[in-house]
This record gives sequence, C-alpha cells and structure tokens, in this order.
Amino acid sequence: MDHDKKDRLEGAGWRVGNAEDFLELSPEETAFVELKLALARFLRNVRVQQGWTQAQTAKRLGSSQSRFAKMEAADASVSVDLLVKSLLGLGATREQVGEVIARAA
Amino acid sequence: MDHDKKDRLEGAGWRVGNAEDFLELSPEETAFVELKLALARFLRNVRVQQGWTQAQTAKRLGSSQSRFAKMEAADASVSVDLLVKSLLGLGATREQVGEVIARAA
DNA sequence: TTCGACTATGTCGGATCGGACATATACTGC
DNA sequence: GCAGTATATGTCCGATCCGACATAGTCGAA
Repeated sequence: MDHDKKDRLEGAGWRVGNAEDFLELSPEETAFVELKLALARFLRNVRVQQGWTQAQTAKRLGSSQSRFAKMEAADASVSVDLLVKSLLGLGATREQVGEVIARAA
Repeated sequence: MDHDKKDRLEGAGWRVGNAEDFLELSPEETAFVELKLALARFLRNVRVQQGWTQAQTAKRLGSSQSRFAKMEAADASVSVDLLVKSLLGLGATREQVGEVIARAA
C-alpha cells in the first residue's frame, strides 16, 4: 500500500496494519501464516503459469475445485501438508518449496 | 553404508536401497517424506543443541513427550504442520525452516 | 442483459491428526 | 544385578482436515 492511500484511510478513522497487529498473533503464529500464504501464492503461480483452471488442476491432484480454491486462498481449513503435497504433485521440487518458504514475502 | 557391508547383505539375498525403492514410492511421495525427515532431524538438532530433554521441550510447546518423540521420528501420525509449528515455537525462523527443506539431505 | 466459464464460499460425513496415558526399551551410575 | 532418567511405541478419543456437493459471485463475449 502506498503512503497516500494509507494516509487517506487512517485519516478516515481506519487503522492500517498487518494480520499480526489486527489479530494480535504471536511472532511464531505470524511466521506460520506467512509461510502458508507464501505456499498458497506459489501454488497459484504454478497453476497460472501452466494456463490451467482450478478444476483441471484439482482433478490432476485427485481433489476438487472448491478445495483447490481454498488452497490458493490459504484457507484455515487447509494444512501445510496439503499445500506441499499439491506443489510436489504439480512438479515443484523440494528445493523450490524450501526457497519459497525461506524467501517469499 | 560401506560397500563391504552392502555386498555381504546382497550376497545373503538382501536388496539394499532407499525407502523409495523398497516401498515403491512415487517421486513426489519420496520428496515429501524426505522433507518430513529433514524437518524432524532439524527439530532434534535444535533440542539437543539447547541441552533439553524431549519432555522439557514438549512441555514448552504444550505437547507431550510421546508426541515429541514421534515428531523427531517423523512418525506417520505427525504432520508437517506440527513439525513447522514446533520449530517456530522453539525459536527457529521461517528462513531456517525453508533452508532445511530446500537443502537438507 | 443473458450466457458460459471460472472462481469463491458454506457445509457435511468420513478420514486423519494430536495430546494424553500406559508401557516398553535404552542407557548410565551404583 | 537394580534404580533412575531418557527415549520409543501402542492406543484412545476429541479435534481438525479433506473431498465432495451445492451455490454464490465475477468477468467477458455475443
């Protein structure tokens, strides 16, 4: 978010921050959700890169469109296990998964 | 395993290989178990490095000695979620977790 | 605007996971 | 040997997860 928008929102009575501030997460909880978000974004990248729909990709993985949508949304009902297994199932390597976890915003 | 021992075993009718060969895992299944094993080893390293027992460490994490033993053993009943949460709970960073996943044998 | 393709969200039943307890095994000093 | 400490293994049941279905929302083309 740019400073202009942030200032406008805060001027209007909003507080602008991240999930940690808003939900008062502990540092390790924050790290965990960031890790999940990074994997979810990577999963979407992989799919879009290949020009696939959620339904196609889900079928490939033996899952459903709705669950795959939740994976990409890093829904609370989605485990890191599922994200990692899905990425590996789509051809990502262990090295790539690790890199994404280590370095993604 | 050294070649001598391998030869002796194979001479006696054993096949010597890795989990992938023995259980006939697919490449992504193999990558997944290796990833879990890497996290489990790292968890043990962190604990031993601090000079803690399993019981002490488990208590810190709000878990039990028996479950922590299974974490370190990468037991089938242990999820990657639990391993990652435990590592973060013991002070490991997201970057370290990613590195371990990407680079550990 | 209506249609069609794609994505998002809510829910449910069966499957898996996790803390806890009991118990077994391993190792060390006596 | 035995006792004490640490780790490993088996099991149970409540909690969470996952595929599936239904349905709602989004977007672009005709």
